[in-house]
Amino acid sequence: MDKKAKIVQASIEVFKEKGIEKTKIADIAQKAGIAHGTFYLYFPSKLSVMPAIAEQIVLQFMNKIEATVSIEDPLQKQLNQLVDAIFQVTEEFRDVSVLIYAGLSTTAHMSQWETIYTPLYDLVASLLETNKNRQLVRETIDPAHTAKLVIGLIESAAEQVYLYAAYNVQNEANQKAELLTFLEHALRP
Amino acid sequence: MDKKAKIVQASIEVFKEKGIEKTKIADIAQKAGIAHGTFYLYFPSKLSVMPAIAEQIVLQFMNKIEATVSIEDPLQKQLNQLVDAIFQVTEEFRDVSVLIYAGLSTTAHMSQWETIYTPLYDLVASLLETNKNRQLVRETIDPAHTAKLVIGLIESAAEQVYLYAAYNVQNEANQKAELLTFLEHALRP
Amino acid sequence: MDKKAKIVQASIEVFKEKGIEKTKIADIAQKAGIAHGTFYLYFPSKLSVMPAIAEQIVLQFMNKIEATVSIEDPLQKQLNQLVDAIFQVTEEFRDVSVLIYAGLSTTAHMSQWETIYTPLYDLVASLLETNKNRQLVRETIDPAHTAKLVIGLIESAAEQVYLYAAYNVQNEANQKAELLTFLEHALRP
Amino acid sequence: MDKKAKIVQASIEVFKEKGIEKTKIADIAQKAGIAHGTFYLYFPSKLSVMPAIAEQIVLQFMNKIEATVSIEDPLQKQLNQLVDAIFQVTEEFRDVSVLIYAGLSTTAHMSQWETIYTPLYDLVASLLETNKNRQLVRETIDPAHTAKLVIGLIESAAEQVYLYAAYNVQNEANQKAELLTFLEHALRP
DNA sequence: AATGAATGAGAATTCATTCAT
DNA sequence: CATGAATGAATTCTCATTCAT
Repeated sequence: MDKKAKIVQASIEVFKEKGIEKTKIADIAQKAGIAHGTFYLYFPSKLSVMPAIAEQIVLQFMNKIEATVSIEDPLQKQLNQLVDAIFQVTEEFRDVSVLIYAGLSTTAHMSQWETIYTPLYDLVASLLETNKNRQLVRETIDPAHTAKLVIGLIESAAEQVYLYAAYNVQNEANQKAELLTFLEHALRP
Repeated sequence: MDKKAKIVQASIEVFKEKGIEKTKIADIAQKAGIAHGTFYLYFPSKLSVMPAIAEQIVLQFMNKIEATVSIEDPLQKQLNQLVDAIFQVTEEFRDVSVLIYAGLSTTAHMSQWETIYTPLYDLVASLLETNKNRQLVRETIDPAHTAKLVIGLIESAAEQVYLYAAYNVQNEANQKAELLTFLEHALRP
Repeated sequence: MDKKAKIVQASIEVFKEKGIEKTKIADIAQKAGIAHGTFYLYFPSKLSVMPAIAEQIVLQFMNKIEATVSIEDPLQKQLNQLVDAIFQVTEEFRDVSVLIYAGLSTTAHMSQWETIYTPLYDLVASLLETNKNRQLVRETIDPAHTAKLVIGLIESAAEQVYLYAAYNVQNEANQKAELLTFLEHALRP
Repeated sequence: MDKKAKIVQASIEVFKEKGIEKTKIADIAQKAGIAHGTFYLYFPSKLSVMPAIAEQIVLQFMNKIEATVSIEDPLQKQLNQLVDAIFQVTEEFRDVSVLIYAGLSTTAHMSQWETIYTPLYDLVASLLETNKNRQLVRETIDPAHTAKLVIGLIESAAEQVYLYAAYNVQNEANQKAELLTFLEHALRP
């Protein structure tokens, strides 16, 4: 792992532990096993690491989706797998994912958000497109826009389960079931 | 307006202007027309104002929804008004709303999120319930869970339009239209 | 107990608990059961309470000495009782007595020290005087100066035992025994 | 001189000038010719410099004693020189020495006191031991305990002269004379 | 490229003190 | 006399950033 990757990894860990506000460059450097000054050779500031972290998370989303969602399956199963993928990654990165919003929002990095999410949007849009061609989803959808709605919907549902409320197995199951029905009705022809 | 409310109001304004990171307690105090020290009589830190701000925003959501959404209207119109309400408030608070995530996430305030949103969830759940009784939405929905999904969906769509991408009128219109269709299909019987 | 006495008492307790540096006027006021502002009706500052506290301690010394030292006893017994008296009070006020030095020294109250100790010096000087007249102590002593030496010697010995070292029963006994022999040799004819 | 020593030296000077209470970290840093922040690389707080200062003073005591007290001299002369040494150093550090009590007492540094004084106690104990072997002091003394008594006695006498009362040449001479006679009687065979 | 001691601007926070009630 | 909310001057302390090695 090169130093840049080490820094990104260390940042994720320290942000998880302490939160962004309380994290010092020194903490990141120490966790990464480098000197303070070295940090600046790779990133100009604490928050500038955020986009790299966000990319990591989006990459995780994509890997998981590509690994589990099969275009050959019936719509319901695909949606099930898509939801599972996003729920799993959100759970894994529960501590950082919200920080990402913070990190990107408190600076001028806001615009990078769209760029970072684009590959994920594209991936889901293409899934929708294919399903649309196979007439598994209604003809009236616009894959690009609907992809964003679908991802936003699933992410927010996952965040409600894993971040904003005390975790509860039953609640997770109910929320997921309701979400799936909701999605199916929204998309099916 | 008592001093606590004044501080909350001033915080919203200053956060909008400068962002959280750049905001000094001194700025808030000045805007609120009080001395630095007085701030600490009401809040222990900058971030501890966040939950109060979040409550304000949720209150705005509720006021707007109650003012515009009429249970007497057909579903499509109700959804249209609900979406408009949430889009409008999100736009108005575009600069603070994401910062709220930051503020609530960096501290131990996470759990307050659910509490703060509860009245809004309840309001929308009750709307769904009534429509369900009138058979305007499908019988299979669970109003409580679906309310969360609906709010999460609309909020995330609004954030995508107003926060994460360069604002674009056409895009806003398309996203809204697609969102409405999506919602109608998801909810209708 | 009037309010002034209450404040002095409260100050002693708070200084014991927190030390001078960390004690706020607010702490003293709270412990005394009065409002912040009321403190200022009786004392102009935190440190100005010090002389009153010092007077308290000196009063304790005098009471104990007067209660236990009998001029009728042989010198050895008198010294024994004098040492015990000073050791006891020093132990009781172990936490404040050093703070007194601090409190009196950090301000312009230094000169009050002599005044506060004068009655104690006088008391011991008069003891020495009487013993000198009875030829129990050597004729060459000057009661006034020797009183100061005696008190300084016993106090410093007591402080070494109770304040500056980990307390140890055996050590206390040895130090006292050595001190008594030392004093006897220094004073006897 | 390394930076730590520079800070200790600067602290002594500034404390002498202004007293502890009125001394700002900034003052010490400036006198030491370093930046504010650098201070914190060496000491966590203003008071934590105290033990290092106390060590300095004890070192001065020892240097002065070793330079002036000759074991070859008769007891009276040795005591004279010992008293002079301690009086001189106490006078020189009159403004800091009492502050040291304050500094060490307000914190958890109390126990360090014994450690810091140990070399001085040992030095005087060894002087007593030698004199005892030469039968210049009475056989019944315990050098270790008596060393503490002797130092405590001389120090307190010096403090009475230089710190707690208005300085007065005649008084100083009388006190010293009385002290010497007192010591001789206490120690001689 | 890497280091980490030194810097010092800048902010948070405290708390003695006031004064209208 | 007593109160305690409000004040804001004053200081501590932090930590991003630099730069000589």
